[in-house]
Amino acid sequence: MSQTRSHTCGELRLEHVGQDVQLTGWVNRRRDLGGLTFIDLRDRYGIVQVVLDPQTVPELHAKSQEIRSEFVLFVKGKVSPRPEGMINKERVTGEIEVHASELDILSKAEVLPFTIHEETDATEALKLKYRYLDLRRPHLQRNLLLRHKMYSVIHRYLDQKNFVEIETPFLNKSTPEGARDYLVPSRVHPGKFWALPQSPQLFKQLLMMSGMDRYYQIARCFRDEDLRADRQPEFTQLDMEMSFATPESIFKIMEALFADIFQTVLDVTIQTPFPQMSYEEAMTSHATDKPDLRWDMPLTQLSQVFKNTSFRVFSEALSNHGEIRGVRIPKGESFSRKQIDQLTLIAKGCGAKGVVWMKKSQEKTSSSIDKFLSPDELSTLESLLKLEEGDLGLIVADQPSVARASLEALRNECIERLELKPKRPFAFTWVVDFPLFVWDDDESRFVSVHHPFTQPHPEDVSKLKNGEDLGSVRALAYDLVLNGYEIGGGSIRIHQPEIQSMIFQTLKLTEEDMKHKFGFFLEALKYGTPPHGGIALGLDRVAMILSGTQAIRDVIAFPKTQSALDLMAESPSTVDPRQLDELHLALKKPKA
RNA sequence: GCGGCGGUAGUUAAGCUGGUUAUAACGCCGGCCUGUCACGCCGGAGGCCGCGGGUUCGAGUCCCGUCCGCCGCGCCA
Repeated sequence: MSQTRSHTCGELRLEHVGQDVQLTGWVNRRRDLGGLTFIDLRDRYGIVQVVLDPQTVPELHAKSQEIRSEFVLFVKGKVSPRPEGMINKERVTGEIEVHASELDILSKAEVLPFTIHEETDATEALKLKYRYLDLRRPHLQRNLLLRHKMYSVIHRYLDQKNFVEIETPFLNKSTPEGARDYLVPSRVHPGKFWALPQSPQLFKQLLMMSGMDRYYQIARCFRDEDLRADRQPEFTQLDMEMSFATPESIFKIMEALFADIFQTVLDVTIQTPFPQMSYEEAMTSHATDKPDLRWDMPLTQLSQVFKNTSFRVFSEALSNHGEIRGVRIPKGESFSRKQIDQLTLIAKGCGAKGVVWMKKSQEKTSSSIDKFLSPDELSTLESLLKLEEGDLGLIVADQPSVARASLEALRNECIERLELKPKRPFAFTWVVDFPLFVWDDDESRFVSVHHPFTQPHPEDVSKLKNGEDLGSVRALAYDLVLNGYEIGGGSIRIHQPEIQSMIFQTLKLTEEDMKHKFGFFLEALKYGTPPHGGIALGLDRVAMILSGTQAIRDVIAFPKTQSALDLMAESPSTVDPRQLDELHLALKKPKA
């Protein structure tokens, strides 16, 4: 008789009563009452209670004395209803239990470094060292499952839309533009290196030139930059590209894809189409190109109002290249003087020198700077902040980065204190009309905001031709933002060699230089390139938001730490000198 | 590269301005217990106070360095 399972630990219900079942799983807990022993058997489907009764199965009960947490067991037994009053309503299998008639220990376990059940409070480092144990916890299993569901929707949906899944190489040519590459030395070609892809950008465009028309890939990408809570050095993106695409056609496909994902994975219906916001508006109203629109609490730009103000704090901030911004706190009027002082401390923690407040109550609007501002200034302020009765306005004047960080901290604190419910749990927005170039002081030239293959906005091509006001040239580029996270970005690409040359000239990149870096690609452009465009979605971040977690680690099976280490495998590691030799590499002597 | 916070039994934490034998909870081990489900009760074991230096009669505690974790800045076309 083979010890295979007939059921999983999560599926037994009252309807199975009377059946003989075979179960396998881990010991979640053993409760030994002396004369009677209970074992909670766990697998990824759930937990079921197994009963060992010395009256009926004395030898099994004796054997069970040896059982400890996380042993792997095989149990054969009969499903029985639980006695009156013994039903566990917390558990879906709580109305039944399995009375064991056979029991085998398939595998023993040493005492674990931390417990699997409940929300274990082991430190991050310990959990990462024993990631395989952490992954036994239902919480992480749920996240991985949810991620899997998202993938299956993507494959199904894009297949229906005629997209073709095509793999592109991991070993690529290094392009020093943009993020740092992970390099792989070539053994057969001394002194030469491969680079792991930062994204399959050029390949997907080449596939359009090949006539594949609609491409997608769930692609692993690598960037050798420092990590954040939402950033890993290797990450997964849904990479896609379409021939004859317009931004609108891409938006439509993405919106329907997200509607499908949220419906299937979370059973949540999201509103489409997504709202759009220009880059300029995002920066003015929200001080960021990835605004969190779950609350209607923008970080409004107020500098204009105070151009000629006599209030020294504001005028000095402005003359020091600072800015004045404010945020509306709904229902914030109830804050006491003391509470506002506490908020001020938070802003000071972010580097702000102070916080100006403004309250709108039934009778009047008052502020901490009534006597310094003209009635005109005060009423403009009130209307720009869109203060409603009962609201509080908080204003910070400082360097842009300080003003933004302070107000963001204030807003988050107030959301928490006032328990402000989000207007919408999932706030998508397209950010459009990004600038094509940004001035780089270090290199004293314009550099691409997105990448040098981005199509300029048709209305701005003349500026490009005349080389005037290049900072204001817009790109046909867009980001998809969800709840303050940039979850995707893309563009319409250049398909005309003349425009491509013009861009290179503007970027002060010589044809020769470009030939060396992207020669094959520029050549390909010449042989009949369809207009095309695409987008890449950061699937780890999407999975993170779907899971309701703030850490990207929680949706990746084997993540790296913030210093890009794998604590479990202890990598990266040193290698055998012979390996280095084969690769024609020598290590630098460490500095003394 | 930089800033903030943290590192003390297996685990999570407490340990105030330096001073007897470094606490607690959970876990672990042993005993008792037939309806538990975070079982209960009794008893016990368990410490390189991250690592290396220094100050001091004396350091978990103060100083310097270093490693690791988390959060952020720079960086991430």
